[in-house]
Amino acid sequence: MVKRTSFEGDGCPIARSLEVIGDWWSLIIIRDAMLGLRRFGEFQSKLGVAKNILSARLRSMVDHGILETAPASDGSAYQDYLLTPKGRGLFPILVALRQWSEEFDDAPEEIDTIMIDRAKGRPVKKLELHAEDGRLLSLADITLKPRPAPRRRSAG
Amino acid sequence: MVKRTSFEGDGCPIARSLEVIGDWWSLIIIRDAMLGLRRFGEFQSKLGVAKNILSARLRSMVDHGILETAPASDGSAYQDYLLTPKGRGLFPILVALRQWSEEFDDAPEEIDTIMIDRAKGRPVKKLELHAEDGRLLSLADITLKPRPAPRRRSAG
DNA sequence: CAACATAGTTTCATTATGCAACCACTGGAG
DNA sequence: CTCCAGTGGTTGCATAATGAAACTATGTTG
Repeated sequence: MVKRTSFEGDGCPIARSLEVIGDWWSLIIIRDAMLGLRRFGEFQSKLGVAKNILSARLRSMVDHGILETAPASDGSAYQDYLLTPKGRGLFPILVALRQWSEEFDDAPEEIDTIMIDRAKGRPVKKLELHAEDGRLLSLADITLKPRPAPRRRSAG
Repeated sequence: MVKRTSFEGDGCPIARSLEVIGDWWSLIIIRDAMLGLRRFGEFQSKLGVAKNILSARLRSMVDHGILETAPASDGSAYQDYLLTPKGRGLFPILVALRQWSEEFDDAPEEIDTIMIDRAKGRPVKKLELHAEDGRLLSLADITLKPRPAPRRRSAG
């Protein structure tokens, strides 16, 4: 086979996530879904993505439980694409992508929006990774270990 | 043009990040660089990626300041690919991808590693987004606003 | 029902990716 | 220095993913 390498079945959770949302458009679509877009045409006109690509991505994300279809909120017979809890769970990934650009982009003056805390109207802090005891952790502070075998209730 | 849509010049920082590391292999390579891989052949044999693809990705990431080349640490005349601070800044993105899989993966029993706090050997907490005043924030608590014009020192 | 909008699918061209073969350079043995 | 295996690529070709536009089907408006 000469098809694109699949990360499916890989035990690495990063690879497993990228297998689902690691393509060119999915996260962009999710970003706009989080901004409130829900109709096929809204995504299509805002993003300028080809309709066949949009159709394929929406279907894939519905299949993966990231989006779900629902009767259109405007009462028409068309459908909305809404984020599921699994889809909303992508929020930290989008925040991390945003903050990386904010911190390291070569042309930060081209960034046109900032993310603010709705209640106070102030910029948010950087995402933080903490230990169970609350210590702030960075790359050097973590390591990987094999996943412990899950406890079995019965089947002994 | 029929080439792949570029997000270059887009003002959205998420799109800007994806423009750089949103392809099929970059984040996987970065993941392994964070695990300590540094030589072309190490990436090639561990990932099984085609050498032309690996070559193109490494070059792109060096061009973007995510990786840098250095004389090989083993004294040979070959070179190492090392993470720059900008590259290490991708760490939260990888953590977010990992945690999304850990929380929502349809087959979590296939995940083979967990990330632990090196000091205590305990799993880390979920990434958290906080307001300036420390409140924990979720998707519903944030909004976007136009980036304020940067202050000018002179040129008046 | 006519006319138009929405939400796709199909077709075809182009780009990206994958694999294999090839090439250049390194480092060691003789 | 020559021979040769290993490293680090590049090149060429096949296939898969993507993009633009045309086409289809259904919904909506009047």
